Amino acid sequence: MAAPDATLRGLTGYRIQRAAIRAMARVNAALAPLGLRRSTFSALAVVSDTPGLRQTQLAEALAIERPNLVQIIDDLEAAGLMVRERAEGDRRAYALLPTEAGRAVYARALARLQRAEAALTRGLSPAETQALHRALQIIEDNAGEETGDEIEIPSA
Amino acid sequence: MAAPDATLRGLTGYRIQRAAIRAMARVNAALAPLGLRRSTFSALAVVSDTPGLRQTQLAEALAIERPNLVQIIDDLEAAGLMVRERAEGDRRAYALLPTEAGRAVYARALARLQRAEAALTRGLSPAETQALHRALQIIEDNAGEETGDEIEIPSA
DNA sequence: CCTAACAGTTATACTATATATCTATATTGC
DNA sequence: GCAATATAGATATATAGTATAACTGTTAGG
Repeated sequence: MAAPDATLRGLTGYRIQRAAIRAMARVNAALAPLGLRRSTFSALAVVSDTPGLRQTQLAEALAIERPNLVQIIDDLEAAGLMVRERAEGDRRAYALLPTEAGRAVYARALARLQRAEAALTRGLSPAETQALHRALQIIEDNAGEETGDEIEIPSA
Repeated sequence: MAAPDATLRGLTGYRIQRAAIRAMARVNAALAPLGLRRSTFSALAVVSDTPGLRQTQLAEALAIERPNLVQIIDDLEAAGLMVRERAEGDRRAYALLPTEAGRAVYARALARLQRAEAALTRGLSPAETQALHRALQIIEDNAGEETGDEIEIPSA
C-alpha cells in the first residue's frame, strides 16, 4: 500500500520541509538547556566567530530580514551573551560583540549541536553528508535567484 | 575570506533550514495564484489521492498535529475545494473528500509545483535528486526517533 | 545645502508548530 | 449492561519565525 502522501514525496520541497521541521525540533531541544534556540544560537555563533560585525552584516550572513534581527539581539543582550557597541566612524551602526559568557555558551552549544548532528546524520557516510550539503546549497541558490515572482523554466 | 557563517555551514540542520526557507518561499509563490499555500496544497493533495481518509489519518500522513489541521481543512472547505462528510460507522469522524473544483485546482497546482521543482533542482542530476531525497528521509527518521528529550550518541 | 541611501527600529500581519483541555462517541473489560 | 478508557475532532493558547511598510537619525554624493 503506497503512503497517502506518495505524490508529495516526489517533491523536493516537501522532503526538505519535513526534514527541516523534525531536525529543528531536535536542534532546539539540544539548545534549550543553554537558554538558546536556533535563531539566537546562529546569531551568537556568527558574532563569536566574527566579532565587531554590524547588524546589517549579521542579517545578511544569516539570510534574515533586518527588523527580525532586533529581537534576537535583544534576547542575547538580555541574557548577557552579546553587547551592542556604537561603531567607530558611523554613529548609525553598532558593532556586535560576544561577552565572555557568550563565548563560553557558544562553545558548549556548538559541542551539543555537533553531537545532535551526528545523531541526525547517522546512516549517512561523510561523502553523502557532503553531497547533501552541496545539493542544499544549490537549491538555496536556485530558490534565491531573482526571477520576478515565480521561477521561470527555460524552454526545453 | 570565509563566510561569516562558515562554522554554521558545517551543520546539516543549518543547511536544511536555509534551503527550506528559500524553497518554501518559491513553493508558496507558485501556489498563491491558485489561492493555495504549502499546507493547504499538501492537504488537498493527500485527500485528492486518497479520498475518504479521516482527519487523524491526514494529520499522520502530513506529520502535523491534529489541532493544526482544523484551520487548514476549514480554509479548503471555505474555498470549495474539499468537504467533510460524516463517516459511516463512526459519528465522531469525518471522511474528507475533494470537490470537483478541488481536483481541478490540485491538478493545476501540482503542474505548477513540478515546474517550480525543476527550477529548484536545476544543476542536480536525477540521481543526485534521488540521493537528496533519501538523505532527507534518513534525517527525518533519525530526528523522529524517540530518545527522551535529546538524541543520544552511542559510545564510540 | 539638498537629495538619496543607509542602519537600526517599531509596528504589523501572516504562517506554522506545539501543547493542554474539552465534548461527543466508540471500545474494552469485567 | 455498565463503568472505565480511548478516540475524533475541536477550541484555546503560547511560541517562533518570516515578511513588509514606515519611521528616525545619520551618512554619502552631487
